[in-house]
Amino acid sequence: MIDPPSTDRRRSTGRVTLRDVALAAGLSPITVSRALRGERAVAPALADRARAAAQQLGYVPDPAARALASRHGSQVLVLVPMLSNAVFVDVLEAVHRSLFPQGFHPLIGVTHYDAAEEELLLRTYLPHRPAGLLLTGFDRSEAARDLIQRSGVPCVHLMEAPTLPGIACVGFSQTDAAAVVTRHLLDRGRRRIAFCAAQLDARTLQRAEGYRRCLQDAGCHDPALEFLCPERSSMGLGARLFEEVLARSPDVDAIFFCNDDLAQGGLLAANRLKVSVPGQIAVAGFNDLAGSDQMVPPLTSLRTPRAEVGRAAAALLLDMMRGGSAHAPRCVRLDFELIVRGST
Amino acid sequence: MIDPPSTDRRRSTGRVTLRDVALAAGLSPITVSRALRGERAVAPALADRARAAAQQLGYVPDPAARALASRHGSQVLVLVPMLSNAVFVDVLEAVHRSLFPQGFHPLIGVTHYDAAEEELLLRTYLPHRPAGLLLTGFDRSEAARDLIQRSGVPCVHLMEAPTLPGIACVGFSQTDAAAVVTRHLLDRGRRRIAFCAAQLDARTLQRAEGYRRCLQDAGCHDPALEFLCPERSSMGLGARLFEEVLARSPDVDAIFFCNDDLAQGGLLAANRLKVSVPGQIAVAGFNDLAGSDQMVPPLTSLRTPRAEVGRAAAALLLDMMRGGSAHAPRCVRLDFELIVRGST
DNA sequence: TTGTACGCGTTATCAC
DNA sequence: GTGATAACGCGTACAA
Repeated sequence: MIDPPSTDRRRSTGRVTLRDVALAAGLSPITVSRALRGERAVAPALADRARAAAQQLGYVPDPAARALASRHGSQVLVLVPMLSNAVFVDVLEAVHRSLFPQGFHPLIGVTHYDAAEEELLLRTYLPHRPAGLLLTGFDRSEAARDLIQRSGVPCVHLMEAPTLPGIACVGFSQTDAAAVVTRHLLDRGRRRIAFCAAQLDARTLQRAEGYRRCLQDAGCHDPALEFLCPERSSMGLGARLFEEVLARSPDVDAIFFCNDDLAQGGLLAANRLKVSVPGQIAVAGFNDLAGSDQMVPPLTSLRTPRAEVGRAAAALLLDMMRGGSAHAPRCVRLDFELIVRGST
Repeated sequence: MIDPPSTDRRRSTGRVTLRDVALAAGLSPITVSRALRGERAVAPALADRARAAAQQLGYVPDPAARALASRHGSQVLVLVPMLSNAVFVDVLEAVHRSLFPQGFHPLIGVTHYDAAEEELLLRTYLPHRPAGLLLTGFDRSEAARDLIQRSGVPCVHLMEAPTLPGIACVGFSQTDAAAVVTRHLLDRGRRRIAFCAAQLDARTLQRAEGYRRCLQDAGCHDPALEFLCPERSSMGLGARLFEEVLARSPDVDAIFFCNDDLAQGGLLAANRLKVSVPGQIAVAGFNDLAGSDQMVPPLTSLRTPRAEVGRAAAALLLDMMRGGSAHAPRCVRLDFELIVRGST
């Protein structure tokens, strides 16, 4: 009857550790660690032995221990404004697809377009030592910027594409994109073009700016035709805005909705009111969301490169996470595409 | 000039640690730890001193160290099939709202309705020592079940509500819900009622079952009117299904779509084809998603308690995570509500 | 190239 | 009720 010595204070979780693998392989733990992480400077033969033993014992590295010992963990904090906006779901999907196979795990946070919430999320998750940061846009609190800066965690900004020195971003020009839509309506012979927007976040306002400039250049901008509404975007709101535009400016011959959900709602309102589209009023949306091609008539929209944004941002971040500061932050500006359909 | 001794191999990250707080407060680290976690058995006076010092120094606990030293971390792994399905976005939102203020952090994983993907996610994230698990439904691989079981992590299942001993779940009866919709169509005098479904995951099939039983009970079930399609759900597919139903069974007088996106697509197809709804064909959906109230005519649908599911599941999980095995797993069955609108 | 020694920041265990 | 000690599992630093 050999009792374990009372000095045995182990509180092992029972899981297989690096030490177990090392023992089995007749190597030191550190060598196994190096081998398993694919570090150079390990003799192929030893590396094989290490891998074999790990495989055999079903060894799985402990992320917590890893995060504690090294400077950071495997998670990449991804902050988006809202999951009910399909745009960000597409971005997240692409981010996951790029990051996960490389051993990085997206940690999704939702800010609800609220700087204070974003700051709280950063305050909460930065201590988790994420390996990287993926943030939407540039519109955040000073404190948040500070937290990010001082954390030293590599960070890529999504959805916009200004050229800022020392800052990494992947996106497109919201302003130019909106101008393209507006230009299209002008090309269709429309002159009384209304702009309807909700949410009024930074990117929405950039779109408003694109619309405005384009019409000013054409000499037919009328501030009375801008309908900016701080409520959150929805089909219901789109319908209400459509009716409001009609009531306030009966001579309007086109409406540019800043997002497809609004536009779809607008189109349905037109159906209800028996307003002919595009006969009386042309309707254009933005983002080319699901269902826009099914509307009656099908909705003209601007397809934004969401998946590409996610992919490119992940690639850029991977570079930065691995290359240390070697890889300078870049700014990637992607293209978009106008999808012309029956509504214009 | 006092150089640090060369034996000082510290590689501190510069962050404020428990030791720093303890030093400042004139206490031992463990006492500070206990105080900050609100453990009993700490003299109020000391606890105050500890909190004050922590506050002063801006101490933030390190989740990695915490996860390593204790049995698990602060994250709760939440696995949902798809973010493009608004249902799960609502669930996630409610889960976050309930968990986050309690110091638990949702870690979102997307399975794409794929058992293998779910298994991979579990294999990847379980080693992160999540404090709890929130999984969608019961339809998973044997290996996944095993991983969950052996991890010992408290787990609550979402969206369904079978009574299984020793298993926790929060949901509603998909079968009953679908039967309610079908019953409604019968009550409206319809007899040739088609059922259109996509995705064909477990819950969709449960809805099909509810539809079937209800019609069988009424003596007017016709297997030829079940249109089950494995593709993923979308408005476009709903439109195609609508046309297919019309082509194959021109005498159909109602269609029950298993999800609102399909139903919305169906309604738009009806518009295009000038098929009168509900004159010729009544249309009902499921889930009461955004926009269904905006359709022309507005879509009758069944409002499912997504937010409540998220809330209740989080509450139940919190119980389990805190109470240890004291709190027995329960099964919470929630109500749903039929929303009757113009389409029926 | 490999291994030794130790630190990462916290909590569990046990003695006082 | 409080604190010393060790352990959690791994990676960094440096020596050999």
